[in-house]
Amino acid sequence: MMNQDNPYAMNQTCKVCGEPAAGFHFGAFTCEGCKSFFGRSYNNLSSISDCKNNGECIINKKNRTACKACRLKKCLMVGMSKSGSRYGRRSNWFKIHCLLQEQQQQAVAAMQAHQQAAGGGGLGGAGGGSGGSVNGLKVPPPAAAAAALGMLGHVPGGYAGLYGAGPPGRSKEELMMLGLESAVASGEYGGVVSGGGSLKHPVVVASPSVSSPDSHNSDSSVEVSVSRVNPLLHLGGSGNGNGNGAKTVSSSSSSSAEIVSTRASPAPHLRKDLPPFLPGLPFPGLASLPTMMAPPPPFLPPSHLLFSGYHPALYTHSHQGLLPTAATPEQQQQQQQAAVAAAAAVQHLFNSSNAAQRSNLNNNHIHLLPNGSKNPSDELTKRFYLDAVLKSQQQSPPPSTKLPKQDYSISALVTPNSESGSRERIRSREDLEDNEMNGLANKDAAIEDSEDDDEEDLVVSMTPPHSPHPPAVLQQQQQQQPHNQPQDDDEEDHQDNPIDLSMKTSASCRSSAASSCSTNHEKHEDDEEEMEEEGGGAEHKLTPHARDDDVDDHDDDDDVEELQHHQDEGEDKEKELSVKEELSDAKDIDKVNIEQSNNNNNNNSINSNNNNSNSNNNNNSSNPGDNNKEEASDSIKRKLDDLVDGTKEENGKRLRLDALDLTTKI
Amino acid sequence: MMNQDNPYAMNQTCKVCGEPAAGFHFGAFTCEGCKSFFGRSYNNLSSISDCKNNGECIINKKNRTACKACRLKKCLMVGMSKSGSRYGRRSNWFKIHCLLQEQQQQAVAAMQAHQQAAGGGGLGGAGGGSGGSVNGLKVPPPAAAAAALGMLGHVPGGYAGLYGAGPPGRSKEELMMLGLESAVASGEYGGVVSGGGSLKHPVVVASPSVSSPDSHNSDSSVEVSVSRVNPLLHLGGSGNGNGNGAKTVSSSSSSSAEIVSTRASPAPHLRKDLPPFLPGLPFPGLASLPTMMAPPPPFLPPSHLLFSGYHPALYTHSHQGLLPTAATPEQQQQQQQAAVAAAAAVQHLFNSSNAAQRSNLNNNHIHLLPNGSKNPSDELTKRFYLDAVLKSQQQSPPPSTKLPKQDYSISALVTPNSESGSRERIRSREDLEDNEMNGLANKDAAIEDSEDDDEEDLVVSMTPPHSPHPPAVLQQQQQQQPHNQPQDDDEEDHQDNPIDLSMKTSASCRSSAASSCSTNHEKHEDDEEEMEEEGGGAEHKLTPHARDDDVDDHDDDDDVEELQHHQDEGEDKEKELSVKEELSDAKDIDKVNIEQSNNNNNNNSINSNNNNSNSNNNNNSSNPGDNNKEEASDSIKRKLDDLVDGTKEENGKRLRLDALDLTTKI
DNA sequence: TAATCAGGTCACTAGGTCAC
DNA sequence: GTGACCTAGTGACCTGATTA
Ligand SMILES: [Zn+2]
Ligand SMILES: [Zn+2]
Ligand SMILES: [Zn+2]
Ligand SMILES: [Zn+2]
Repeated sequence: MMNQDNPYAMNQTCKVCGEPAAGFHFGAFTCEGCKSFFGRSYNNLSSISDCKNNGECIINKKNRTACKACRLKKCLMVGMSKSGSRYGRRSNWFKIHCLLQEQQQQAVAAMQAHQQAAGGGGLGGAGGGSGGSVNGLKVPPPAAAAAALGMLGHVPGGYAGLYGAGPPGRSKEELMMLGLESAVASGEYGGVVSGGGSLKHPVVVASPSVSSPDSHNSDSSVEVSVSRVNPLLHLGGSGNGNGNGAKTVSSSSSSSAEIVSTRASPAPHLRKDLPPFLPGLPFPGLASLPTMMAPPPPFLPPSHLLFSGYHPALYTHSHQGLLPTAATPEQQQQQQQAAVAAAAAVQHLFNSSNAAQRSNLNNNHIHLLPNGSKNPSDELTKRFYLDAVLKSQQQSPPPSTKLPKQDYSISALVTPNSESGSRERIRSREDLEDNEMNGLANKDAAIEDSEDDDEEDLVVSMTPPHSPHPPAVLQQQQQQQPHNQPQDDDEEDHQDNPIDLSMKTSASCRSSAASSCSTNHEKHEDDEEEMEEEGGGAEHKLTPHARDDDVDDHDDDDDVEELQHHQDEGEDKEKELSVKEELSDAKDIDKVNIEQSNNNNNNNSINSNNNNSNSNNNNNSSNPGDNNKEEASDSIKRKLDDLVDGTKEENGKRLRLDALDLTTKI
Repeated sequence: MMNQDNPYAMNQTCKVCGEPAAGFHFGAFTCEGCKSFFGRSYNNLSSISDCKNNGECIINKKNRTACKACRLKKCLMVGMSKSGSRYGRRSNWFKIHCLLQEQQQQAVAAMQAHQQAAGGGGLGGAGGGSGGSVNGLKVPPPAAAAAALGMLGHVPGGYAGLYGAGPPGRSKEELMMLGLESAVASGEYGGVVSGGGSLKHPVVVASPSVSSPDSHNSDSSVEVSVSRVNPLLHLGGSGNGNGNGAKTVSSSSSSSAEIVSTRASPAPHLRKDLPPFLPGLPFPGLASLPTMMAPPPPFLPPSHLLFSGYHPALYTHSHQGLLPTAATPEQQQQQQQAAVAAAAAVQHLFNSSNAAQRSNLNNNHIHLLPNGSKNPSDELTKRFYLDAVLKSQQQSPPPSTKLPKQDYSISALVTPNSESGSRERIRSREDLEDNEMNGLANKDAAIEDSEDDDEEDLVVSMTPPHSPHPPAVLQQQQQQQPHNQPQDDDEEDHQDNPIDLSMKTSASCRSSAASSCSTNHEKHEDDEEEMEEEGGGAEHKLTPHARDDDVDDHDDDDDVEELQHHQDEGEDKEKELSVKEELSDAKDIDKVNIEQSNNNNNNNSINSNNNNSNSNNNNNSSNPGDNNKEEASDSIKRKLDDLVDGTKEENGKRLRLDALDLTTKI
């Protein structure tokens, strides 16, 4: 369904609500509705009323319109950010990542079951394991690949968080805006969530898995988007209230409030688990990662495994905050702080937006990258990876080595963030990267460094797109897909063979390979999603994987990637490139922020207006709330329903029909 | 009558009372009164007094206010639930489906006469026959088309059931609330309830027919809502009492009581027939198709044929259930064929357009096709279907072949979904599909799995939007519609023609073509409904089917839908393309419709303005678009940002955006 | 050129209002 | 209490841009 439908979705499901994704929007795979919602809401926080359930609403298709606060939160958690967007085709890598992720997710899901408890740590292992089993790829088991991607390190939750959450580096800002942070934190989610598991599916967050591809970045980079939300999350806490209030003001306030509350809930998820810092971090997973990561070695390795790279946020955050520090606990704190800062920044944005400033900031950030010789390198790198992957797959041996790299120190990358603190950062991973790279160095460097290294390796692995064999998924696709050419395996092949990586492809992929693939995936996803919602998130480590980062990495997640990269870095270039992209993004971000600011204004106006008029209207937004009231009971009812649905839900779909479109119209 | 009135109703009648539906509310097509009633009652169960007639009151326009308990029960039976609501536009597919359904219904009606006894099986054949007569389409008789669509399998009732009943996955909750659960369970329905059948109309649920469009889902998928209530029902049982009681408490209780009784009725629908799977499947036809389809080539073809696609549910369901089972015989085949033809036709309409059009049309859309190799294939496929349809219609021969392709294999498509049971899946077909495929695995996997697979196949069929010639209806529309460009007739033309799918469109469609159609339909519907109420329902198994099964299953719904979708989806893409093209056209159409809309808009605006003025908004943006309004500011902001960024530029993207925006807005 | 997405447009519905 | 009417919001679809 979903996927297929949407060509561009690559079989992904909406990380937010679980519907079939229409594409990668604002840093995450989402459906049209969530895309629009996010776009609309980003600017009008004021329109969002507080959650009646303490921000604990689980978002799924059916109830996604029931609680805007939680929906938005979820959006942020999964890494959506204005900055995260990108245009144009996606690189094969990216696609591959997506595939892998899915696989991973699946695997993860499986794992989660096992792991759940485990939370972050185990992941890597599990991931691998699962991966293997799942895909059963030749080469390295797909799983492995997946694992490589992000999975490893990531915990499911983390995963989610990362990707989901972090994907794109959404901006903390955003999070902050929302107040999500907490949420984010929760996002962390998974961690917590899953851990907390209050929710249904630990997995839940699963979605994250989906998210994985962060790709925000352009293909090239896989960006990890480390930045991700996390930071925000942190921020969120503090930030929220403020931020929101600021701009939107009243409504905002409320919004803020809501958000906050929302967060809370989220937080709860996560939070619970998380302690302070981490705590801050939304994602437990992340947190965990970090935390886990914290330890020097552990850290990185995992990371890269994680692919974490992927998670810029984490990284970022970590970096910023943590890194500098030592990482560890403190780190975390730091991170948190950083995050906070970021959040604050974000909020600003929101609020304020300093926009200009920010913009500038960003710009700056970006600039950095540019240069980058890297770019080239990045690309090369990518190819290496890809090739490696291909080879590996074919050959099987993982390419870990390939990456030569460098390192670019993630730290650098990371560091930058802080800057961002700003929200901007987010914008892009790129920025981050740049920043990080540049800046960064600072903080995290240390920490990360070590990690990075690992990561790099990991990355390499990850990268792997190669996986010698395409990951199961890929393979499947390939197999199934007619399109594919014969693969050469090698690098080139990749391309060639190309499986159809086309995102959309539903056709191809779906149709052909995809289908199968998708199928599998989807299944997972769904499950996951559900899971996610519930909480599962954490585990999704996979996501992390993939996210591949590597692939994508570059870009995106750059951060993450970077981190990973660092090494890669050498890759940096590439990264840079990606970064650049990111930067671009960043701009966006800025803009975004700005927008927000603006929006807020607007919104306000609007709302106001509306309100005025309708008074009723006001309600509108609020309405929902109102409804809620009644609904309270209703809510209860809903909940029930949901539960029911839960199962049901699916129902979902129901009808959807829509889709089609026939367009009809004409 | 009914339908026409309400633009958004798409000729549907209120499933609860038989009046012309005002739109799809809370999971079913209902009139304003029933919508409001349900909304009010949902929260205040206490306000509902017990039925004096043991819950056996038959609800119709005249007496609908006489017994709240029975009215509410009926609402639940027809699948209304808070969770069942959907927002936004209906996908073209959906619209198409509606059209087809109508035709089918008509056909069905005819057939029923014949078949009645037959129940599910015969349909196909009959359908065709009737169809022909009804529309008298060139190509395949409309009826055929209808048949093709869902008819085949579907029985009228079934039809309803599918949609109606299952529609959206209402929520179990609701059911539960009502006490329906049982019903739900029955939902499962059919099975039980009917068995229990204490209730009134077995048929009752008839409404289902209406429901059909489930659309809940987003457009994309048609989701069939499989999930539907049923699941709930299950739950319900236990749940109900509790649940209901819980909230509403006293009243609830009573309500429950009533409800319960009610349930009985519903269940009957589906369930009965459906056994789990197939049985479940409402539509025999579909089932058949799928089944038939199943075979490789067939597969696709059918799908498109299906187009019936429309019913994803069917497909899905069938597949799952039925297909596996066996098709019957010929009928199925026939049906399929017919369906196919119909579908084709329809698609035609829509699509029709093939190529050229598409290309053009869509350009955008088209893109896909364009090249695509892969995609292309998909697209192609879709187009093929479409074209086929068109041709078929025109030519009559179904295009089965067309699809070359691929196949995308439905399976592929389909497969995926399962996922999760998730409700989500639905999202769309795709989602569903994916999910199913994947997900499924999980839950249902077992059960569903089989189904899923089937579904996929089915899906394919579904897709079909292609139907060569647009179904009668479509054609009509086209004809009537001025907008259309000259068609080329064939495919291309079709697109152009875009039929207006707009629900409301009453305007276009209705007014023109629609009317006729609608009229007919309505007629049918009315009849049917009545029938249903009385009891006829049982047979309607169809309903059950669909919904059923899949639906129910949790996800099912989704699944179902998905299933259908799947295919569709797959197709969708193409379809989309075509559609898009069409859409474009459609747009026009829409626009036309729009007028209507405008009205609305105007109103709104006005209102708004009045209110506050939103007007303000307008200002903002300048935006033309309403949306814009707010955004306007945003855009501005963005622009600013950009400026700021200056650097940003890089971002390009954004910039662009901005630029764009600016431009645009500006 | 193809793929892919931000954004905009507008069909369409939940919910609120208020005359009956 | 009912249901026609209105509006905010949702999301399907399209447009145009960006990137590979
Ligand atoms: Zn969504
Ligand atoms: Zn909430
Ligand atoms: Zn009614
Ligand atoms: Zn009664």
